[in-house]
Amino acid sequence: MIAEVIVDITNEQVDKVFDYIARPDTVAGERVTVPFGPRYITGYVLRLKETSEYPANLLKPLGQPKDDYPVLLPEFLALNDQMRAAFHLRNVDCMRLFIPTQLRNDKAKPLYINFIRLTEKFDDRELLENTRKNATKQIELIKSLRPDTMYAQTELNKRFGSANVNKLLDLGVVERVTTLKKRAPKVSERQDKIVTLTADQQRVVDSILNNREHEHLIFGVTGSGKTEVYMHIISQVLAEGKNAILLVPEISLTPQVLSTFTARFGDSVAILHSGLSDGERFDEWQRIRTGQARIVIGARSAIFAPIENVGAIILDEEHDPSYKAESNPRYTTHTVARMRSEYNHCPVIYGSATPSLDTFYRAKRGEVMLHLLPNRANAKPMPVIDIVNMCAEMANGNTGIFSEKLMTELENTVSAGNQAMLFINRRGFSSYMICRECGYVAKCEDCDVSLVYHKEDNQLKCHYCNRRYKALTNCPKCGSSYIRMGAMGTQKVVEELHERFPNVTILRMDYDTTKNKNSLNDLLEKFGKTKPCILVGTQMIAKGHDFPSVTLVGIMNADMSLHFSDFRSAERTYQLITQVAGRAGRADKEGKVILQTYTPKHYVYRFASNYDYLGFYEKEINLREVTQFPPFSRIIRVLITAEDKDEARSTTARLYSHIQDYYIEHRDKFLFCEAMASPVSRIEKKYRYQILCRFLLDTEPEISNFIYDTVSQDKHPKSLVFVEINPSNMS
DNA sequence: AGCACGCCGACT
DNA sequence: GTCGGCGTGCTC
Repeated sequence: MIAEVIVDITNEQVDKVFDYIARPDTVAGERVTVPFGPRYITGYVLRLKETSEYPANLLKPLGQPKDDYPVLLPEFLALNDQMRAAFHLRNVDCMRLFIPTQLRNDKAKPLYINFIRLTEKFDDRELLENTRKNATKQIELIKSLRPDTMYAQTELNKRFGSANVNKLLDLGVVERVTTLKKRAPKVSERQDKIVTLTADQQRVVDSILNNREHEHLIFGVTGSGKTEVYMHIISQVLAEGKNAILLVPEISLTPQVLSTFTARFGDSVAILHSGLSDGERFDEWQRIRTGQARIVIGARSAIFAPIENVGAIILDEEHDPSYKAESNPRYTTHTVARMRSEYNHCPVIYGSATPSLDTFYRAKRGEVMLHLLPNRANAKPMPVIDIVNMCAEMANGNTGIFSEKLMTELENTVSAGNQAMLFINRRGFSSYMICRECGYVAKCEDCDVSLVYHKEDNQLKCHYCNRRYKALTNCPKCGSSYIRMGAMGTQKVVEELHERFPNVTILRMDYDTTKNKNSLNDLLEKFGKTKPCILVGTQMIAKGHDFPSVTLVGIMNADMSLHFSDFRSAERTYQLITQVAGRAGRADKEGKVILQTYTPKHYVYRFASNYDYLGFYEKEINLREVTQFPPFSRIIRVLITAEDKDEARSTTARLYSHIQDYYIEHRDKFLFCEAMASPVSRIEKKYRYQILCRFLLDTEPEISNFIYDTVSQDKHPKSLVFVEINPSNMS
């Protein structure tokens, strides 16, 4: 027998199948040592076959397997082929997505962990005899321990000091139990609180369970109880002996969300997210692989959970950009989910209050079944969104960053002892030019995207066609000279708030203040306890967190993401507003939203303030169709980076000349094709150039295949070249 | 990715 | 004369 092997080396030249003489016990999916040239390396057995094309006398024998089980499920061997075709990935990159790094690095040793518990004979008398009266920490420690309960020693060491723990061990008050490391015993008791579904929810559950071989979109307003629907579907699937995968955006993996699921499903839940250490991740991976865990909850990469017999795959907050892997290996989670669902004959379920245009468009075309949850479970109305025209504020002499209205509402909120959140849009920090008098924003005449100001050459540029314009000194619409760059940071807002509310706690939450692993949770905890309080933050405050005392949400600069030069900017802005607004007035208190903008008449605000997704969708999809942007076309970006400027330029020129030959021959199929410097021309010492193409879908996949082939055939040793499809981050 | 093979400069 | 620089090319 011959074994087809993928070698664990990241290089274009060895990204192919190598044939080896199989051992009699070789199985597909095993990780194996193979002789490769003059040395031994790791490989993965893709499949077995009878004969090889390769000269028999040159074939080498397969080495020993590295594990006592095949690390790749049969499903993943199939998925490898599909993903390679769909995303042009290399074999190795797929393999590395499928198995935890811990395994790859051969660091997957079983880990032992020490637990501490009270000894059986222990009673209070002994405590008094054996510990000194002033050993307060030790007494405190003993008092905190309940009988017949195990506590992780590292935890106790942290809380009471290892010296005290050791002392009690010596005294025989407590004893140490060493176990093979599994997850720390879960605290949550399983409480099968069966929630009765509303008629709407029940209808959705039934419809999905009756149409298993379909994709489904649950379009439900904020608070309509999508989670409850997910849980019922998962329960049913589990009862049938199948397993389930639930994906959520990284930021939504808060303890709150997790406890909801562990409370319902107990130990059969496994969690995969970036906060886990390699060791923890590996443990969870093993629990899933061995069938101890039957529900996988995790961020994007959890779609690769090693679980068989999948009965449902759910993508919550389907519109979230984090479902698209933007750095190599690049893939779209929706597509992978679809591949896995086809293999398992199970439904894929997308859920969102603001579905992505792509998914809703597919639903409208009947490719995805659409389910509506139009009512909030608690029957409370959504908070009122008040649009404040910042140009009018200007005209009235208020040149600050807070409108009169927002100040008044902030004062009311604070004096009522409630909380406020101020949302600052960080995107679009690469500034656009805006007229503060009339709200005019410079746009490209050819592309319908906002121009971006480039300080270095004092020009406005279109990031889609590279057309250049002179920087504005006066507004072409109203003649005003109040032209400025849009940019506002959390720090500035916090400073001004401190001046105006010297006695109120003001917290700041952005990338800088949440860099550390625990600082995010600390901040949230502090905010939860402090009243009154104002929380100023970026994207992060928009999602997931429930704070019942928040009665006011301010959106400081809604325009920022709107004028970002991205064809999805309106879509993003709509989603963001809806999400942020959902933070106001969760429990028994009425909420209010103040939205500050320089372009109050923009259709995004009109639809968002009425929570009219359907209206927004119709408007936006028409625009995309007329302007021929996705989903009616495809954009491909080839990004070329190199430390040496000439190197980057020459690689770009070489690639572009190949693509241009094709372009000239097939000009009718292209909407656009040009090479240019990247919007951010230098990142981390590397110069960046790009080739942008846009073309209609009926030419697919020829054009994208041609571009992928061109890039992989060209030798560009000192440049890095990436191909991106419909990129959303164009920096 | 590694490692060998291979063809030109300064060293005991 | 040889040690060693890293360009080029191959790995079932």
